[in-house]
Amino acid sequence: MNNHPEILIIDDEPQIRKLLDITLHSNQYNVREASTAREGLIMAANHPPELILLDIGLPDESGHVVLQKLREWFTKPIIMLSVQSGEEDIVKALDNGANDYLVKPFRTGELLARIRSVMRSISNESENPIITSDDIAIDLALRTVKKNDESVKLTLTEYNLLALLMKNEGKVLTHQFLLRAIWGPTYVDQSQYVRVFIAQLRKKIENDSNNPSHIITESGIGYRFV
Amino acid sequence: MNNHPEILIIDDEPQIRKLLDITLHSNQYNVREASTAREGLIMAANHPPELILLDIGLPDESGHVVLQKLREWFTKPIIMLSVQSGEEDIVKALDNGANDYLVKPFRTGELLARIRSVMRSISNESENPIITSDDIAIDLALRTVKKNDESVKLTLTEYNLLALLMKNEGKVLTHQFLLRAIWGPTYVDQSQYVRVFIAQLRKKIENDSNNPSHIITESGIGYRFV
DNA sequence: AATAATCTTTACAAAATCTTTATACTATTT
DNA sequence: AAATAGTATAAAGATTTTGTAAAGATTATT
Repeated sequence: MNNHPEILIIDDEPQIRKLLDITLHSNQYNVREASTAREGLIMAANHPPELILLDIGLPDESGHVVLQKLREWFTKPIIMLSVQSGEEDIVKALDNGANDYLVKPFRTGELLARIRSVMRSISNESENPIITSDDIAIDLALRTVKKNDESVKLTLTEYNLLALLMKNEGKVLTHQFLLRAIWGPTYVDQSQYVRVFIAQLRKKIENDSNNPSHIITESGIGYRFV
Repeated sequence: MNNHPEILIIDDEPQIRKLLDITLHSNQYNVREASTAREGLIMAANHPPELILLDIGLPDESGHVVLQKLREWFTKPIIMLSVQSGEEDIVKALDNGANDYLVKPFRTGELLARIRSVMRSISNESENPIITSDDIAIDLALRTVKKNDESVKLTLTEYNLLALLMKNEGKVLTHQFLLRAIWGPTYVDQSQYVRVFIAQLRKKIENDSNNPSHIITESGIGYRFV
């Protein structure tokens, strides 16, 4: 178990995937790989990553189309990779919601820097990546959670759920929203997942989980962190 | 003047500034220009723009240093421009908080696309539509209701009903309208539902529910929020 | 390959909410 | 003023939603 951020690579060239796999792994990212547009879309939907590296020249469908389909629901960063350095391609990708565009062959140091930059700008809390609420504190950069200064061990899914709730403190997040963001759009009717993980989170961070003071149930709607 | 987003250019080359000025102006941006690090920092501080285009090769001080100084307080996007295409420069800039890095000479179309991309990812400013009426306030984004700054817990249907009434403050909403909007078109003859929930709402938000001051009955017609 | 950790699924209990009923009250009309 | 129509409210009953434990399945770690 580790809860490093997960990156999905959608690229058909095995040697590029290999290179990215090694580079990203050695920089504390978990990596998943897809070699076709179809496979990439399925993997993203079933297990949304923190960031997607998307090649434009895919065998079954253009990366531009994949980008558009992803952007119907996927809000986290997408960086395009392509051998095409034509302005038209770049402008199109950026205007369709890509966060950055790198021309192959790229330098791995630059890729890593652009990944960091784009992740930082999304979770915009560039100044303060720590959200504190009463006795609970979450460090979005280190991906750690503390309760009364004692570190709390959370699983990846528990962490993702808590982070999402705390980033939206005070706001009701619907079951649908939580499911789509954490499990992917194909899970939107699995409300039971949310219940199970909310219960586990409460056991770990609430003082009295029968009478929660942080994670509040809004019956018929969802949950709210206060 | 106008309310187009303002971009500050910090670059010592007059011909680049001229090019950027024309390009940006014709794309609905307001432009301010500085030709030195010193001037740029002063202009940014006196009149913070929506975005900064920052050259690395400035005469008085390196753009890297300017970037670091800006990032002590400036949270909006900064795009670096440079003739340097070395990886070290790019990584350094991105890790110091630049949102993007473009190598000169750049194509104006790509620059504009990157400006749009970077502004999009930053500007998720959530506007909170809050409706206030005397001692009652409803926050439609957070889905919360407060009475004299104390939060009031409402059920799903109670909340929907109150939100609808408050969105139409002063207007009489008929039973039919309320039933159709909240319960659906098949419930339009269940006026009793409305009465039950209006009574519950009054208990929760009126000071004297026997003498309601917010939810007013219009006998034979419906209800009105004042 | 074995073990541990985590996620998914199932089943049921508990709580919250909604619907219905009954009855008292108020406003409007005759 | 009496009759009628419309309204208010509590409370019981029905339904939906939520909480929890635990078994089974999958995935990661050793």
